[in-house]
Order: sequence, then structure tokens, then C-alpha cells
Amino acid sequence: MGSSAEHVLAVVRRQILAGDRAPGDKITEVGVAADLDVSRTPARTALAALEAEGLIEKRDGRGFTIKSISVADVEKSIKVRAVLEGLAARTMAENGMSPETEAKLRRSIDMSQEILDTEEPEIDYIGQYQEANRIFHETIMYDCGNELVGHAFERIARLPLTALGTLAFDRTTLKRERMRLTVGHSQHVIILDALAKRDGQRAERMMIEHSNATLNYEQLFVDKGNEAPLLPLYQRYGGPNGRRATLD
Amino acid sequence: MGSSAEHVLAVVRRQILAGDRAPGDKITEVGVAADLDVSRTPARTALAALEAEGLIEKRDGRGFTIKSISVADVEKSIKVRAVLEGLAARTMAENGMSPETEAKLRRSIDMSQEILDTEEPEIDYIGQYQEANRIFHETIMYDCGNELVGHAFERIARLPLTALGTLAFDRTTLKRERMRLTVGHSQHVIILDALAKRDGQRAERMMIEHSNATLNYEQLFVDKGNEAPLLPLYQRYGGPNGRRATLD
DNA sequence: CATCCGCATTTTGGATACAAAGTTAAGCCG
DNA sequence: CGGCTTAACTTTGTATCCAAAATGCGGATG
Repeated sequence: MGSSAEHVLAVVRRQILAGDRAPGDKITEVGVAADLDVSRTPARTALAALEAEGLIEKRDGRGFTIKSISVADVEKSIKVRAVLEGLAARTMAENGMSPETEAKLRRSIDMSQEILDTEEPEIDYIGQYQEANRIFHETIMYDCGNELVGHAFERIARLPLTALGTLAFDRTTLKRERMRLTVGHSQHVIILDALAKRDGQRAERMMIEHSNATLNYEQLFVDKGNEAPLLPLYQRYGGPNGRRATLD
Repeated sequence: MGSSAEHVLAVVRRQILAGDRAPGDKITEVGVAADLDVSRTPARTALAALEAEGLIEKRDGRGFTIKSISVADVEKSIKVRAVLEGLAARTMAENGMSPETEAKLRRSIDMSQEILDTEEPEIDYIGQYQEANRIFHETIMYDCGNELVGHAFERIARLPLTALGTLAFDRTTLKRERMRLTVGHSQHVIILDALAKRDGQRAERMMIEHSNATLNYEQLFVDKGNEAPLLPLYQRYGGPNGRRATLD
């Protein structure tokens, strides 16, 4: 499990996402190997994986470069995620949920409901809400009966802000944030209802709307010169808690 | 370009798809290395790639196994492909086509039109039609303005019968086949029209219908014990011509 | 002074050696 | 005869070495 290659992969990915390696920077096998004090072999597999994840780009004979991820890229990844999650929801509605799946979804909804019922939500609750949200989306994505949906999704899952359950939080406007959480929560409830009634079309449409909501919310905050740098933005929202689930 | 690892990957993939390596068979680094007379290094990268493609499965300490691909799996992959292609078509319609893109699509349509206009189509024309079809789908998928669509698609692209432009052919019933090609062709025409008019919804809906048509056609032929073996089926339709574009 | 040829350095790909972990099987002891 | 232990083999992960390809620089030549 805790192989060296996986460790290298996790460390370098974190470095990229944290901005320690800036977009455009060169990154090579030997460099990474020396940096983390391992041989070139695990460094090599890690770089191959990072390329597949779309975080670095191979330049023919001159190493890899850190890919610059723009806000436009995030929009694109969210749109792909939306249709895939929509398909997952429809498939699950058509096939019917297993009792275990329904229990998981209901637990997730109960969790977020409880959080929203709290009078004065603390910052710490946000992490819990994110966790509940993540469970909801992951359950539908991976238990829908078409495992290729999740398979395809994993190809873009590592891109910042696309990860399942990632909601952008502005910690300075908790009131507004609470409203947003309430909307998201109600959408979860509606989706579960559609799933229970095996209404595939409604489940799909609602899920697509819900997934794209992440996008719309983003647009409220970002002053988009369309190629605005993503990484600072990524650091601004969602702290380590928001990333933990996807980075390790 | 023609690196050894890529060569190993192509060869082993062909072996799997051709049935030379049966589902359930064990496949290891050393085995492949010895088989193709290369070292373990390229064999390892090839196996990693094959696992990402979903053709083999890692069994903890006991090598990989060839995954058994059922008809149900093919249906699943086609459904994923359909929503991704639908998103691509919608995106392209909303963003508008570049003149080059429109030219490519029109050329593809002219090609298939010409083939269908031929009085007595020979078997050889089928390969040309497939090529035109492939160009049409690839153009939309990769030129739509959201490169992540193609990126996600590549994750499932290697699964048999999912590949772009793959249409199943029954060589014994050319008349019926011609009818089918005509339907597909007309759908291409409609999609191009929707793209030109920048009608995203119509482009998406038509493309989804069109992509799923591959699936419906499959169902006409396969006596589905639902877990019917895929590989014989794959060999029955589409000969080497149908696979060439995706395997090398 | 510009251009072209060639060498050196960088970088990757492949081969092999080595070590660790797990699996299988056989033998030994109860 | 059965269960447990151990030993050998399989398999994978990592390190290092070698070779090939490409790039960039520098010198020589027109």
C-alpha cells in the first residue's frame, strides 16, 4: 500500500496544487528523484500518473511542465462532471437503489440536515457538510450500476475544484454560505426522491443542475479575465479539510 | 515515438482483444517481458496502461488477470460515450464551429453520402464509411472547445465497440446494413445542421440518440444471457479494418 | 558577422540487479 | 492423519547502469 511511488505521487501533487511548483515550471524525473531522495523509478511512475491526471504536460525531450489551470478549465471540468453525474443518477433511478445505497444517501442527507438545523454554524461544521456532500455524490457515482461512469470521472477528478464534494466556501460570508448550503441540501433531497420513485429523467436533470451549481457559484467570486490563475483561488477557498479526501 | 513500451502495449492489447489471452488468464510483468523479449520495464508501463484502460485487473500479490468483458459492459460504455459526445456537440454548438471544423465535418458527410449513392456497395466501402464516421465523431469530440471531454472519453475508449466510429457490421445482410448506414448518415446531417444553427439542445439530443444507436443495433444480434462473452462477438463483427484505427 | 557543423550536457527509455513481501507447497511433528 | 511451520518460489518494488535521442552552446568557416 504505502509504496514509495504512491508517496511521491501524493507529495508532488500536493506541491503542484499548493503552488509550490508554479505553472510553467519544469519538472523532471531526476529532479523529483533528488528532491524526495528516491530513485528515478518511483519518480517516473509518479510523473506518468500526474500526466494522466492532467496536472503536468509532457514536452517532448525537455521534461514535463506544470500545467497552468485557468478558471475556464475548471468550468470545463465541472461541465463534464455534471453530465457524468447526471448519467449516474439516471442509471441509478432506472435500476433502482439497493437498500444499502439508500441508507447511505439518507445518512448523508440527515447529516447535512442536522448541520443546517444548528443555530449558529461554526466554521468547523463546514468540513462535516463537505464530508456529507462528498458521500452523497460518491455514492451515486460509484453505486449507480455503471462503474464506467466513475472510471471516466477519475480521469478528471484530480483537477482542482472538480473533486467530488468540493464546494467553494467563502469564510467571510457565513450567512450567505448557509443559504447556499440549504439550496444544495434541498437538491439532494429532491434527487433522493427522484431516485426512490425511479424517475430517471428528473434525477438526471436535477443532478446536472446541482453539479453545475458549483460552477455558477464560482462565477460569483472570480473576476474572470478568463485566464485568471487558478491556484491562488484554490487556496483561497476550501482549506486542507476540503482537500484531504482527494489528496491522499 | 515507436518506443518499446508502446509496442508492448499495442501487442498485448491486440492479444487481449483478439482472444489470444482469454478472460481470467493470469498476466505478469515477467511473463509479458519474456513473451515479447523485452525487459520488465516496458512490460510494467504497458500493464499499468492496460489497467487504466480497464482491460486487465490487478490482483494484489498475484499478477493481473484479463478482465472478462460482457455485453452489459459494452452497453455501459456506450452510455457513457453518449453523454460525453452529447456534451461535446452541445458545447460546439454553443461556441460555434471554426471554419476548419465545419469543413472537416462536411467532408466526412460528403464521403459517406458518396458511398451511399453507389449502386451496389462492396464490402470494401464499409471501411471507408467507418473512416468517415470516425472523423465525424472525433472532430466533434476533440474540437468542441472542451478538451476534457476527450480526455475523459479516452479512459473508456479502448473498450471494444466503444471506440469512435466503430459500427457493428453484419456482412451477410448488406441491404439491411445499407439502411442502417443511411440512418446514421442522416443523423450526421441533422447534427451538422444543429451545429451550424448553434442549437445546442438539438445537437446534444441528436448526438445522444445517434451514439446510443450503436447500442440498439447491437441488441438486435446478441442473444443476451446478459453475460454473454464479448470477445467472440467482437471478432464476428468488424474485421481488422474496423479496429485498425484504434489499436495502433 | 552569420551560419552551420559538431560536441557536450540533459533527459528519457530500457535492462538488470537486488531486496522485500506474500504465496504455495511440502515436510515435520504432534 | 491432520495441522502447523518453514522454506522455496513467485511477484513486485526500487536502485543503478547503460544507451539513445534531443537540445543548446560554442567554435570554426564562409
